Amino acid sequence: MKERIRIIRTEGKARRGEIHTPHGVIQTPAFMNVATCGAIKGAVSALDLKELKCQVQLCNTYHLHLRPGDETVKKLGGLHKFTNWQGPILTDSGGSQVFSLAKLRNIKEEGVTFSSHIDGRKIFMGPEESMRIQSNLGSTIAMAFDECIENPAAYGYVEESCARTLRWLYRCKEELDRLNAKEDTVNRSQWLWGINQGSTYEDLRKQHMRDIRGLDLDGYAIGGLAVGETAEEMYRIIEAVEPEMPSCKPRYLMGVGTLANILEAVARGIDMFDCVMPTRNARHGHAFTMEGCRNLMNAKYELDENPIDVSCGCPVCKNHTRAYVHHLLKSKEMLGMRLAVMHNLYFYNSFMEKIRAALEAGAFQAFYKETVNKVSARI
RNA sequence: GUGGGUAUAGCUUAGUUGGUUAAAGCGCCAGUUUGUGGCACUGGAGACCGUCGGUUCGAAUCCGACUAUCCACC
Repeated sequence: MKERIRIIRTEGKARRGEIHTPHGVIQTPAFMNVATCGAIKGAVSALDLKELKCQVQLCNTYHLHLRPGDETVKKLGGLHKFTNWQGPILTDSGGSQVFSLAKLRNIKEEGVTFSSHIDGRKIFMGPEESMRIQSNLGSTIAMAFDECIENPAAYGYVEESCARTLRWLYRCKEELDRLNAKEDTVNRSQWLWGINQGSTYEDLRKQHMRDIRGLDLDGYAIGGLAVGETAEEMYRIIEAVEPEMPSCKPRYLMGVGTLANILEAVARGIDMFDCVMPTRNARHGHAFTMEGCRNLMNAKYELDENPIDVSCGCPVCKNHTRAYVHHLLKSKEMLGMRLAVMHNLYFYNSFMEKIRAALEAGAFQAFYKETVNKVSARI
């Protein structure tokens, strides 16, 4: 089995590692910054990402396929050149979007037919299409095309869906191997990560993980969590699946999550995360701090001249007051969103940095205990 | 000065032939956001319906006067 993550140190199940990709090294545990359409929402450009301690960008296959079109991105030299971000990029397979955003979907063995959320036109996407699109985008890591099921789900349906997602995975691997061998492919060393499914059923989760680990992929994700089940159920499923995950591969918990979720998942052996929470919440005025989450729209910040987070070293906290960001958000100035998004991304990325430092020092448990309740509070 | 119109929540307005706690949007106050349809969603507070008098069992609604404001004309 080829090694795709170098583990530097462990504490219990928690891992401090390095993933060496063709586009650079990812220090783990890591948070991936969501740039759905090739840009982080909130007017944040690739030029800002280094300053925000961003390591990996996550772009969406579904959105970029619809607009500007993956063929267009390929003509422009792939996502790295197009967005001018030279670090690692992970593309989501479109599986989740097809199932959550697109209307009138119809799932068959070949793939899924659905209508575009932009203009309603009918689109077909299956494993081969998803791989072709991701290959055109030229991301560092391509995710397998899967079915993401909302919880709770009926056992029989989950069983059937897992079997289909597994058959789709074989087709993904075959198609990506073929594409990586082609001369005119944007990124000929594109990685493929598989996705574990099985809803909240431990036996289906474990069996599915055993099925996909045999393919010796470049990484493994746990999908279909944080989609309706409780946090406790999510932790239980991670605990059940983790022993079946190869230790020499990156482990990615898709779509998660809150700061507490991330701490709990790191403690259970997860290396990578992505979530819309720092960006979406910022657009609605919520800022994360080491004391808890603040709603900057609240009237109490009108005359507050403190930085968003007094202990934060981000460009926003170093230069602007809560009162100013409050005013910009209330006035719906674009800069308000931008500043809030920049702060939240820096906060998430530096939170991960703190987790890594704690792991290196053998002090993760202590960090967890002193942080988990504080950062979850609302203030 | 004459004729006509309009006065309902902070703002813009809806209120059917007079009939229970007067409605909506924006704004305000708060909450929710977990592999992101870019500014969303869910709540809440807030009006003695311009003033005074009359008709009526009952008036935002009908009548009168007054006040404010708009339009036209002199």
